[in-house]
Amino acid sequence: MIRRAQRRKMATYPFKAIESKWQTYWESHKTFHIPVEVDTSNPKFYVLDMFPYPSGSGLHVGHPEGYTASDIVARYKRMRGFNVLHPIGWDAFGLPAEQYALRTGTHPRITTEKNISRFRAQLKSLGFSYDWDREVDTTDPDYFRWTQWIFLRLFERGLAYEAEVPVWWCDALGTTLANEEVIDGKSDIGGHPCERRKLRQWVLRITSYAERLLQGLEETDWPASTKEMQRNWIGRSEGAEIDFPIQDHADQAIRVYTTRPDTIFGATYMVLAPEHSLVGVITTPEALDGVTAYQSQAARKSDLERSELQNEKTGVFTGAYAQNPATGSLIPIWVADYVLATYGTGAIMAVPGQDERDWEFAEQFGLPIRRTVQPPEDFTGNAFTGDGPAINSEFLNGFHVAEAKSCIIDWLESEGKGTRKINYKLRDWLFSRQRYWGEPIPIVFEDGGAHALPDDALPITLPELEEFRPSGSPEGPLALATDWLHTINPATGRPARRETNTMPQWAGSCWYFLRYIDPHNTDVLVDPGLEKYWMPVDLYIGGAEHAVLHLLYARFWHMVLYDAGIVSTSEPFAKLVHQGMILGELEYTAWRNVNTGAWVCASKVMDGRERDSGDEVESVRIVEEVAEKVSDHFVLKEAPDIRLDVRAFKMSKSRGNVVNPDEIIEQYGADAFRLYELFMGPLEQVKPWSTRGVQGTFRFLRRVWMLLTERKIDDTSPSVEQLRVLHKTIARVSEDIESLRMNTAIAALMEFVNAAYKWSSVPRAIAKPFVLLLAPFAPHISEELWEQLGHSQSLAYVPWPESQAQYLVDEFVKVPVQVNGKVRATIQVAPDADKNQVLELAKSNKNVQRFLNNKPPRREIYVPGRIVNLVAA
RNA sequence: GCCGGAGUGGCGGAAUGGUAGACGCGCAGGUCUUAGGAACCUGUGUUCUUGCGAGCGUGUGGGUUCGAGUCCCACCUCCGGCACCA
Repeated sequence: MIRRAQRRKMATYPFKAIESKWQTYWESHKTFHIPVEVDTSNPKFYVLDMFPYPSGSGLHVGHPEGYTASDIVARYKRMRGFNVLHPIGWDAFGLPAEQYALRTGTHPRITTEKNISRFRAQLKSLGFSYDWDREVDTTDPDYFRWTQWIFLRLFERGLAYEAEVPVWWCDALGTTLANEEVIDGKSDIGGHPCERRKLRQWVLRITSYAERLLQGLEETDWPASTKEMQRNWIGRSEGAEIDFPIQDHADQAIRVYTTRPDTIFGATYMVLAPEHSLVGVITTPEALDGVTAYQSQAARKSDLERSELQNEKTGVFTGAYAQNPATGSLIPIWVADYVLATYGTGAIMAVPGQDERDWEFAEQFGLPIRRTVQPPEDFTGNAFTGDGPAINSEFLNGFHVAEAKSCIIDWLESEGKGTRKINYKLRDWLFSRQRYWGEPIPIVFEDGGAHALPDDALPITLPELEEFRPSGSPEGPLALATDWLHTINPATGRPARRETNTMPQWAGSCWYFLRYIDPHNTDVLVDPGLEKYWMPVDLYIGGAEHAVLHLLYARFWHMVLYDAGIVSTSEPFAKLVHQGMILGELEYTAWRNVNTGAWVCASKVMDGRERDSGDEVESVRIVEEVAEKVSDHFVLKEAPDIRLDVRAFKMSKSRGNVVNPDEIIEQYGADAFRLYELFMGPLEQVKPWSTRGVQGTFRFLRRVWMLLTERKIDDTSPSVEQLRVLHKTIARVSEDIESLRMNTAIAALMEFVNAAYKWSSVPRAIAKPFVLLLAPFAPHISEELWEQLGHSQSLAYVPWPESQAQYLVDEFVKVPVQVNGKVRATIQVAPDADKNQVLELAKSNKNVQRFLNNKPPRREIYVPGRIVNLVAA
């Protein structure tokens, strides 16, 4: 059955033959290759996709959404005369290939190559106009040579250092993981349990770029939400560091960081993080047992476990006291894990009156509370964190928060008790991984010291291994490659031991966009002249899941390269757009009581149970036809009091709602698929997939095909009306592509075809520009039609049609006539008609007169060509 | 809790403060056909009306305006991110 339908599709619109023909043509003619030595007097456009990790499961329909959008822009800009750089490559290091190697003994390189071939074939089957001669692969030694080279630049600038860092260690994976790779105490990949261990690690000093990473956002055209996420991640705050002298320890003070120095008169106790170095110094003998027990208990908890139990704050008194530098009074020093060792100084002055966490702690342990900001009269809460006049604060009394802050900081500074201080939440970047399938870090150890290898020793390639099992020690699998491990330090000529850590997957993606510019250069990372021409990336399209990490790390490396004089811009990505996630098809779900078999209203289902009876319920996927909408929700037609859940879910293997692009292309062709991916809705929006929707764009292409092949193309000169339709379409499509509104651009193309179907024939002078407009969206069918219209060359570089203003205005327009804001008639006038004539015509309409009660209106409004509004007397 | 974004037909969505629902899916009727799950044409927010036309309608309640999906205020719901960062 399906085959018969397919044959019919093929017969009327032979997309398979067309698509393979043109893919072959582009490949053999290198249509989209742009030479390294390019004519730099032309304007350039660099349109970049976030390169994929070539996973074993191939592309899903979410990938091609962003890729299609960028491809449309690339093809459009080429036709606009730009030199277009539109490359692709592979972010191919990573854990899955290594884990596969563990299970099967297959070398990660084999797996990676296989996956890349699959991805490459899939991307080619979609007809993307990448310059395949610029493909990069992060696992290629010719590529990671330069990743290592950048690491050496970081090292020599003091931005890469070793530290003993408490890190997440995952026994199952045999490696450490970054904070962001551990979710709820389990590894992001695989879901294995993880624990904290202190290990020697390479760390990148991203924090010294915190301020610039923050400031640089101002000059980028990025989604506001992404900038905001980066700002929050960097987490700049302004405040003060203040020293609190410790009783009986005259030589020691507790330094705290606070953003509210104005509340210091309300600091009634202090808290040290359990890991704080002074805990052991100040704790009194009587308190020692309790404090030690508390410390070891806290060490076993993860950050999450600490914060999960927010409501039950824990802590223990050290027996020691500090002196409040403002009031001079003695206040107790506690240890509590609600204070983080890793932020600020690891110690706080606790001001329960103005801080909810401190209030909670103070209440729990009976510590004094002293308000220093007057809350408003109607304030009913506990701690008051808003603005108000200072109270109980001696010389600060009466000042509002901002004033009080600067006043107290001036005082602290003049007394030598504190200083103004800016703090960031951003931490340095843990850069070590105890894995095999990553870039080796180009460092050797001799006499316990780390030494950079010289540039000419690069690339440091991975040794061949038979075993990929983690060594079980924090050293990782490379420690097992003894021949590789023991080497000579070229600087001294003496035996040395290689670094066995490798780089995290983020490393290769921090700079790949630079290598595309000059991919085969063996002398430098990128030729400076070419870099200056092509950078920055004009349009970067990729998922919002990279809003913080990849985009922050890449910006950091780029700023370092900028400081080192290697690149010419400090920000790499001028404009950034995130494609929205594509969900599975809309699902209609009914709920049924497992025990009784009766339907259960969705509003009564709680956590898999019926709310009233507590019985277990099961979900039943039902077809759309048996559902019905009643006011704002869906119910079963046969039982209107049974509400349904209707929504689309994220595609996942376990849910079984994954759509495979290969199957869609097989059935409808790449052009129809590309068109549907963007016709669904705005690029940046989350939207559900609908295979039936693909039929719509397929039908459209078939109509195009029949319009321009079966119907007669003739050489008559086009009518003014036909020219109007064409030029309006040109204007709409051009504007929509410029602003990435691909869905409405496609709608405009559809409207053109609908209009053209009403014509008896299509003049060649109309057909040609239309095919060019269609080309960025549906390149295969467009090339074929272009050839049939009598051209022997690809249309890829044919100039984009220009819209002519004279055809953008109609001779007559229909203008609605409102009375009191409601449409009562429509009149037909010339767009530039005289205002009074239009108003007279409007008022002469019978229906209008009826609603004006046959009296002259009190007010008359005419927006030329748009609307008449008459206000009745 | 905090910070973003979004709520429009049966569904995806469109709309410089100016006729709400373009375009597509679905549905209904028709044409052609041995056939239709193909193609083409017509219709399709909802209620009343034979028709002309009229009432209602963009999450809820207010407001600004000749005119509000669009601007302002308050609230509700959903999605995404962050979450003891002092």
